Parts: sequence; structure tokens; C-alpha cells
Amino acid sequence: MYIAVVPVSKLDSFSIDWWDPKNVVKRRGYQRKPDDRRVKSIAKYFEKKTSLMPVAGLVNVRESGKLKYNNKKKELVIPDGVNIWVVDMQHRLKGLVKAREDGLVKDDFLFPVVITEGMDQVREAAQFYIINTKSKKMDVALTRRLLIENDLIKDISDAKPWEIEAVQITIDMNQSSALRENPWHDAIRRPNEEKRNPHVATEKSFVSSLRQLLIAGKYKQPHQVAKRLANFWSAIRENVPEAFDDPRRYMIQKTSGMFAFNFFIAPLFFSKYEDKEFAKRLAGLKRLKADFWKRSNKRGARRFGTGIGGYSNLAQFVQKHLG
DNA sequence: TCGACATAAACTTCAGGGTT
DNA sequence: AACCCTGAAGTTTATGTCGA
Repeated sequence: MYIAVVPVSKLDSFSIDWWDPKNVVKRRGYQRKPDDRRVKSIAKYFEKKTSLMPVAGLVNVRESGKLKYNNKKKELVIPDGVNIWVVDMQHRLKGLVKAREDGLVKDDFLFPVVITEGMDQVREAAQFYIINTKSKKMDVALTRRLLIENDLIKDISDAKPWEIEAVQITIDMNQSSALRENPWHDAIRRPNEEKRNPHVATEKSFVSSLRQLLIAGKYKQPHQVAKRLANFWSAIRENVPEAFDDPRRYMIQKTSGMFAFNFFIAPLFFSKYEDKEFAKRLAGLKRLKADFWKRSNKRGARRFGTGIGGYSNLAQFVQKHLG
């Protein structure tokens, strides 16, 4: 097994063992046809001059004994006519080749590869299978947060604009000393943070519960929104204080309540009412009583189930009671 | 192509029973 | 009683599907 860097200009000649459904007679490949959109987006990634592609691809030379290492030149020589099969990196490879065609990277741009020798097609396919089933998406919430805090968010290609604000609002709710009286203060577990007793929600879910509120792009100042949201939740607590005393036993600070209020009710309240009206407008919660929110009460908030549909129904039910 | 919703998978909490 | 184990039930997150 070798590890090497290959200049883009040489990548063209690598072979990919495609699956061709029309040609069942010929020996069948195991790779899907590349997804053009992915190829394009990888090529586009190189529009930024600082872009790197540091994760090695995997290729295999099926014949044994063809590879020669030239110690003097420090080069691995693969003779003409020997196929280099791409096992895992076809999209990155195609993307990089396209980037070169588009003039985004120079010919000597280096791409790291791991080269194995002597695996036959089936073992190669098995390797492909392992790579693509065993790997799991990692949770990148921590990284995202670090970048947002340092204003590097523009570097993240897939971050939605509202998420940036949502994270800032969540941080305020959780940590700002000015908002320390709101029910979520110190109750949100930050990414990678050790779980502590006061934690009743994660940053991840709190952030996504703010989507509806922020998606229209109406509210531009995260600190302002955080302040209103803190007032909103304090007003909720004024009306059903028991449900907040022991948050683990009630649904109001669990995903159900969090989504019902943040996702569905807050957007309405924010556009219709002033902060100081919140408590009055939420007075209907008194009628529902804390018991409605008890986890152990199957007839209460629980009956609406989970998932965004359930939370929506719960929110509608609550709103009816608000009158 | 996107959001809404459903479902699956992953993870957490709880309850009951046995053991020390 | 305190502890531990285990399976079940409940909660949250990830993924898939469908229709607008």
C-alpha cells in the first residue's frame, strides 16, 4: 500500500468501474454514475483560492507487481497500460478535473491518494461498500458554532442565514446575564458540553425550533429577538410556574413545548403584540393548568405526539385556549 | 425543488425485580 | 434500603417520501 500525491493533470487517466444497466452481458461494475450536481459543486468549491482537499482518495491497481518505486526520484512509477481504479473519490476526482478545466486550479495542484495493489474487482467493491456504509455523518454543530462566533460563517457553504441568527439568539438565551431570568438560562447544553443537571435541551434542537421565527428574515437583530424571546418565555412561566419548577417532569420545556411555542406561537406573538402584553395574552394557559403539561398525563400535551405535525397540533390547541 | 409530514434509528429514562 | 441490571417505553434526531 502506498500513499502519494498526484497532480491534477494526471487524474484524467484513472478508471472508474461503472455499473452499466444496459450492458448486463459485459462484466458489471459497482460504481454509480457520478452525480453532476455534486461534481459541479466540488468544482465550484475551488473558486475560492484557499480551498484545500486534504482527505485522500482510494485507488487500486488490480495487477500485482506492476508498481515500481524509484528511490532516487522518490516517485512511484505506474507503467502505461496499467489501469488505476478509483475506489473511493470519484466525485472529488471529477470535481477537481472540472475545476482544472475551468482554470480554477493549476496543473500541478496535488491530490492525495492511497494506492493499494492486487485487489481484484470484487474485493475492491467490498472495500467501496465498507467505506460507504461504515462511515457515519459526524455532528458538526460544535464546528459550526465556533465559526459563527468568529464571524467565519461565510466559509460554510451550507449554513442557512437564519441559522446564524438562531445560534446567536440561543447563546443569548442560555448565557447572557441580562436575560438570566428567562426559563432557558443555563438550561441549554452547548455542543460537546458535558451534560449537567440543569440542561433540558440541546443547542441543536433549540436552534431548529427558531426556524419559523427567523426564516422570513424580518428580524435583523439577534440580541433584540433574544430579549423578546426571553420576555415571551418569562410570560409563559408566569402563567404556569409549576410546569417550570421541575422541567423534566413537564413537556413545556421539552421538544414538544419548545417547538409549539418557539416555532408556531412566537412568530404570531412577535408580530401581533408588544412584549408587555405577552403575559396577559397568555393568560389562557392558567385554564389549561400545569397538569396539561405533565409528562405522565397521557391526555395532556403528550397526546399530540412528536414530529413537527404533532407540535403544530399542540400549538393550535394551545392557541384555542388563549382565545 | 422544497417543506410538511411520516417513519426509522438512536438515545434516554423508567420500572420492576433480583442481589447485596 | 441501596444498588445494579435489563427490557420496555418514551423522547429526540436523522432520513425518506410525497405532493404542491
